[in-house]
Amino acid sequence: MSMAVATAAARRSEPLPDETRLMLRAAQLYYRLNLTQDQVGERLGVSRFKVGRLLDRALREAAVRIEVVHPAARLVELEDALVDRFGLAGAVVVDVPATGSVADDELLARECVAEAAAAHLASLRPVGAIGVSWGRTMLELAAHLRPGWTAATEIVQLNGATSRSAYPTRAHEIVERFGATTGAAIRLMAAPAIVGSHELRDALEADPSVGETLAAARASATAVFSMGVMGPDSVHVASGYLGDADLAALADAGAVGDVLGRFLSLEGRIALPSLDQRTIGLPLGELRAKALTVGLAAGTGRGPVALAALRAACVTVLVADESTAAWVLDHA
Amino acid sequence: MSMAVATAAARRSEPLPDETRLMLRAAQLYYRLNLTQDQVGERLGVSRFKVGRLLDRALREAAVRIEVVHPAARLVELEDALVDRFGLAGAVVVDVPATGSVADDELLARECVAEAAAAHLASLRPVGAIGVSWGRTMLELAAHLRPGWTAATEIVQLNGATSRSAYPTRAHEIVERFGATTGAAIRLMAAPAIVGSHELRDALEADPSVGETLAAARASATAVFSMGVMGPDSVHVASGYLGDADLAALADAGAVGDVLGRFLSLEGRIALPSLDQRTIGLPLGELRAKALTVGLAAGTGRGPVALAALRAACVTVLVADESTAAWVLDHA
DNA sequence: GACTGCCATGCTCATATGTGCATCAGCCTG
DNA sequence: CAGGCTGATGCACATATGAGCATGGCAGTC
Repeated sequence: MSMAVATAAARRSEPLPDETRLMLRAAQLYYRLNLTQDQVGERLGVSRFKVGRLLDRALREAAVRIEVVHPAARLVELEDALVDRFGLAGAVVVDVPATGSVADDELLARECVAEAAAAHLASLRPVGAIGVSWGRTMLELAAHLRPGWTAATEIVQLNGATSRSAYPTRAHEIVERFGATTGAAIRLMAAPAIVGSHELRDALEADPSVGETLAAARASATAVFSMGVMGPDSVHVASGYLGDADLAALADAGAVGDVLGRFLSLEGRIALPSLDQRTIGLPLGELRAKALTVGLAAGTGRGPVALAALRAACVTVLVADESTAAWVLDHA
Repeated sequence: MSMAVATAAARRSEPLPDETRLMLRAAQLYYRLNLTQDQVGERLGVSRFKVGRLLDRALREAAVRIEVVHPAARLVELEDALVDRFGLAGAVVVDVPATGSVADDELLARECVAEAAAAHLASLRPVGAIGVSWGRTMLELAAHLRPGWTAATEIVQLNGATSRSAYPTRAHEIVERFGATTGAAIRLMAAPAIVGSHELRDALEADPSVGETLAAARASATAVFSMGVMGPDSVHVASGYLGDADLAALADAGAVGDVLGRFLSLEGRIALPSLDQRTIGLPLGELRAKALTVGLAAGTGRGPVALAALRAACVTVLVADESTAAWVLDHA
């Protein structure tokens, strides 16, 4: 019953605004009783347009969840093979139906993996402090967390993320939702992911504004993160952390992708130490030391990073789609 | 990981028909990638009408679940009070937002309670044999069960239900969904809920067709059931088990509602022993003996039955809406 | 082989919903 | 206080969806 206590406590502290109450009532009336937006508007005394917008917001804020229950979702053979091969504490491999379009496959894989990860995390019930990273897959995961899925004390952002480009990292949204669903306090890392020099990195990490979060990140027993690919559609490129020169250097060094902004070679080693020293956040070695580390790999081309992360021994539970899992097992 | 094994095993035995695969792909494309039904049809090579029907089926079969996450859903104070007052193992009290219409309130209460019950059951993870009853609330509960929510060996119907009227009890649907989501075998009770005579009841219960299920019902450590009100909209009246004479006699005897077809007085005693002896299924005493009994009470007017059931000591975990819980605590 | 009832399909048309745009209130700024 | 900015509202219209009905294949029956 601790779950109920936690969510209730979290709630009591801020007694939810009228607008949100309205949104939830609208959602109930529309989705549960399937009234039309018109009818809902009549009941609540607002225009149908407003109802539409309320429902929109409910969907975006994940107050309404639409979920496809896929009876054949998990591929136990691959899960077992991964656990055996890499000595994992667990693995979740989901079957992602093909959509016919590459971009959509990517999206769908992210959704399916995120959903499975949310469910698996809930079954693991990590307590205490939980460290999280950011990125598209993490955002999706956050959206799939259910209120009260576990009772944590603190959610800590594991690596820097303040974007320098128009493309936002939305790291705070992710951390906030983890916090809101668990009743935990949150701790953001107010720093870029990658800076220009080793010295600046050290100075920032030494400053309390970043350093305290970093210390909390070190202290957390659990970490949840996604794996990024390298290349023009990488989140780090889109967010402006990596320029062409960095990308070229990484490619030369054999980097295949990143974990918490740390770019790895296929063998699971830091690909470019000079870049690593300009990266703000929990270092790979600290990640390896944690009791529970859940890594998500979703979408085409994630095979190599997943393998690298496994070889780097910084993942104890892998959540991946079928093609990624298959690639890893084929190339291990 | 036993959950994955169970669902996978359940799947492997019947490799899901093409039509169902199609339905799931359509649901993915429509709900997850929000394509229009037209676009989905184009991708899958079927007409938009067919897509509409596939989605319809997906919704009805609960392959797509639309859920309103209500951040203020649980009322912990009431839960604690119920646990203390009646010595329960647990209680779940959900806040049901008012809709403005009495009939809709009823519907919504059923939905909210069923959803909360499904979530709570999953967190309890009952194993072995699970006995279940039937009724509108149970049907709703069954629809909210997620594949792999627990790993049971057997799902047993606890009381008779073959309908004699046009209004179907849908007991088999309920039991089947419990079975399908847990990978368990199912055992139906092929008998009416209430028959005309004590002797016929005994004869039916002695017959292997009913007796074996009844023995399994006795043997199960867990029971899940809903509480019914007495009156013209009772499921037993709608299904044709109770006529006007029976209703009048029950009213005279002070019956307030039923648990597994056993009508109780407000004090928690069998209201009308002569009727009880014509009722097929697990008797109240056997229910009391179980380790875990989860009782659902949803909707207006359920207060009295809920109190009766609590006094009868046949509930260890109560799941109810706020008004029911409040009524019970006011009148205890 | 003709008949018949059944079910899946696709159609038309009414309805429900989303989008872009004009409007307007509130609020900061000079 | 004028001006202008921002965010919320409602509208007209284009589009998407659902309901009822006609069609046509198909299996079972005589």
